[in-house]
Amino acid sequence: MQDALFRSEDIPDLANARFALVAVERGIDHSPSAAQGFSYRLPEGADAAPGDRVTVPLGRGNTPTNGVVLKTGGPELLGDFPASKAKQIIKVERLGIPEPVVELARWIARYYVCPLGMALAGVVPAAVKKGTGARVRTALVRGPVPDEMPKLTPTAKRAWEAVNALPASAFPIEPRALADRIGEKTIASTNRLRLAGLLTETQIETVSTRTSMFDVGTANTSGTPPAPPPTPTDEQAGVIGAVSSTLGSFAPHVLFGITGSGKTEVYLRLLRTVLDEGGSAIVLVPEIALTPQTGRRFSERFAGEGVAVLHSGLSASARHKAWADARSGKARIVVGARSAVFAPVTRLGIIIVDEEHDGSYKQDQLPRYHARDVAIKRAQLESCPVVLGSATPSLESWHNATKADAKYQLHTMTTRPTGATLPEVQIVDIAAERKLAAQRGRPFEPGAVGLGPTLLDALDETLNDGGQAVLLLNRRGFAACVACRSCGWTLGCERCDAKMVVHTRSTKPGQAPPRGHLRCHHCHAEQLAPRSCPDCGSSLILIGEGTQRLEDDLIRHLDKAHPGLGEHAIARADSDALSHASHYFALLDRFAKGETKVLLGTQMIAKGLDFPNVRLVGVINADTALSLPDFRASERTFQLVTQVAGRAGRGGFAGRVIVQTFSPEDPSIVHAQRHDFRSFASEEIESRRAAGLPPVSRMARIVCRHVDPGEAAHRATEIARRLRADQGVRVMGPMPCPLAKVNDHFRFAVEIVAPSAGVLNRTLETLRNAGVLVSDSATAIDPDPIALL
DNA sequence: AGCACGCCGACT
DNA sequence: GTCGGCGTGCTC
Repeated sequence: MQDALFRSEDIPDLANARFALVAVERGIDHSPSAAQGFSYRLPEGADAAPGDRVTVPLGRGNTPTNGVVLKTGGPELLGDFPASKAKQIIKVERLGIPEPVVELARWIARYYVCPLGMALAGVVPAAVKKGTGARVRTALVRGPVPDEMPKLTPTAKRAWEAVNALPASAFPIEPRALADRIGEKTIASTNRLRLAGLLTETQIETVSTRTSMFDVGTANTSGTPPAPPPTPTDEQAGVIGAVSSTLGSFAPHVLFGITGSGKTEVYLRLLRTVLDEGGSAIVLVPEIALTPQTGRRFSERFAGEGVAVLHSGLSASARHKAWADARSGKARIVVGARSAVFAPVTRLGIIIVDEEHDGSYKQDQLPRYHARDVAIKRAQLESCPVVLGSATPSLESWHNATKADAKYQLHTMTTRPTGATLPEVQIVDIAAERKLAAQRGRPFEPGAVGLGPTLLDALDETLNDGGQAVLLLNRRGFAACVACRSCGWTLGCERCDAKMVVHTRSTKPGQAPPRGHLRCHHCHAEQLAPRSCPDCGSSLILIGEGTQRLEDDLIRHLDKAHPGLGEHAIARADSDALSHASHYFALLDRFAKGETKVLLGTQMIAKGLDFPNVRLVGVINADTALSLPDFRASERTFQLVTQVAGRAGRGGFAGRVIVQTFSPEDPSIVHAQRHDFRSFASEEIESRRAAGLPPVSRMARIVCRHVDPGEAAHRATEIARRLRADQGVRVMGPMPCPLAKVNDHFRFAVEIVAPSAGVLNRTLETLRNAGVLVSDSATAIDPDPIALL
């Protein structure tokens, strides 16, 4: 007799049990054609749907592991796996990832060669997984309706009528909120209705957060009433009309609009239409461009209509709340960086990708997705238009919109609504500046470029006129490296194939020069600068310059030439100075008020800033990106110069831009000077075509890393050999990466070039199914790579 | 990512 | 003999 041996709960009724197929958050790579997950038994009475997040026991230790439900069903779900071996789910969180987003994760797992569980893990913000800010509260629901209406006092009766007048969607509701809705001062009457059995208590999970001054999505922090929306120009109206006509179906649009042409107004109008039709929307913005100013523009226009702004300064609970609000439909517009493309909104009406060329849309960890491309896929899955906006479109998007059989619609905006013209851009040859500086008795420091005489004169003039200036130097730290004055020795990082970068706190004039504090930008090792050359004992000099050195230089100049501008006259914006988003926001605030006259920084100041009094933009050294061993060096340089130039002359004052460069003839710089994107793009695409490079072809990059260089090379060689067996793709390498060693790991790359994304993907998939290609800590597979270091 | 299994050398 | 080195492979 079984009953004598087992208690009934030990033998679950497996024939009638329900099961769920779960993709676990582990690097378990099933081939994309296989089941993609493990089956677990659902606890008795528990329910689950695809997209729900679950905790399951995994492995011999039954480690509790997060996962996502892919499918539910009876024992037939298991295939030939014995039902008795299926473990039971520990916990189910309902209202998980919407089904189209699960589908999107499937596509990511396939296209970016990563385990489905990892793709799904990247879709849910960490704050949501941890459940930060979630609280279980008591709430009230109506009913159950009693057979006989209980006797009520006149006040309670009035309250009951008011409760009944509320829509069903208002419930469950917390007692305090219900009292407010029916116009009662206290919860006394709702208590009475509960005791009379007309209302019943239930438990709901809510997410709450303390609002802070940086929660730009929730309030108008400036206190001034929002200005009425401007009337669109003919150009803007044309784009709005063309994109609107594709609402309800999948349609990619490239919006090429010069800096200051009013792209944001186009976005706002399109969002208005989508909201009015009951839809929701996602707006993607590069992380650094998500300032309070940007957030405010969206939340003011749609005040009270649910805008969730996900900027980097948000607390974990605020992130969780934004996600929950989007999931529940309370927030219908989500504005955020890369990962906002996964926002759990339903009835998606449009996706907007602003500054679509921006490299920060590509995630450099698993899953290595590009948010712009994911946005296009999501738009396709949810049948809505997607707008890719930029003043300097990526050559990928431009090619897709201009090639012979273009599937993307191209829209162009060539004027600034304010009537302002694009600023005049002056190219200055650094070699000539150096001579001029020496003649003036203010020679360049060895190894540094600094502000040449032309830029310095323009800065003086701008400051004397009461204007503001933006100075771009795309390099962090004080100096690029330390070098020996006589034998040429330089200090490299012990663990990396890179120089130690000199950092310091900026010093006030008169103080002793700082002793260099050296840092490796790759492994973050730190050490103090040696006092002399270890090889020959000579003294050391600092080579190259970063934002800190430029800041020192500027402080000295302003003290002499423009005394009395105040302690905030100069502000430095780079990731060393701004460890938290709030610092960056405060800095921009001082710049907006005019307290700060000169804003200097890395590329984080090149995008999106809109300050009317900026009359001068200076590029200290336009060549920093140009010399990198990357086929996109020219494209990046053009984008950077054009974008930063666009910060000038946005108000009533004519803007002036001065670009210092060692290569004044380089096409990327000459075309940027003329604001001529079209010529730059067509020339660059032709040279890429000639070289067989993207966007004309598609590329994937595989990097093998290992402490033993021979082993790294061996693994890369094996992968390259297998790839070469596949006809139809061009395989390059293995070759040592430009950064051959990082953190004591040697790196070898194999590059694959295919005529189309389809061919590239089939090749990768074949090798993946054969078990040759696995994404793990030693092998990075990067389809559509954006950086080749 | 754990965690066990297993195939080698050193030692109670 | 057996304890334990970590290399390899599996996890419903």
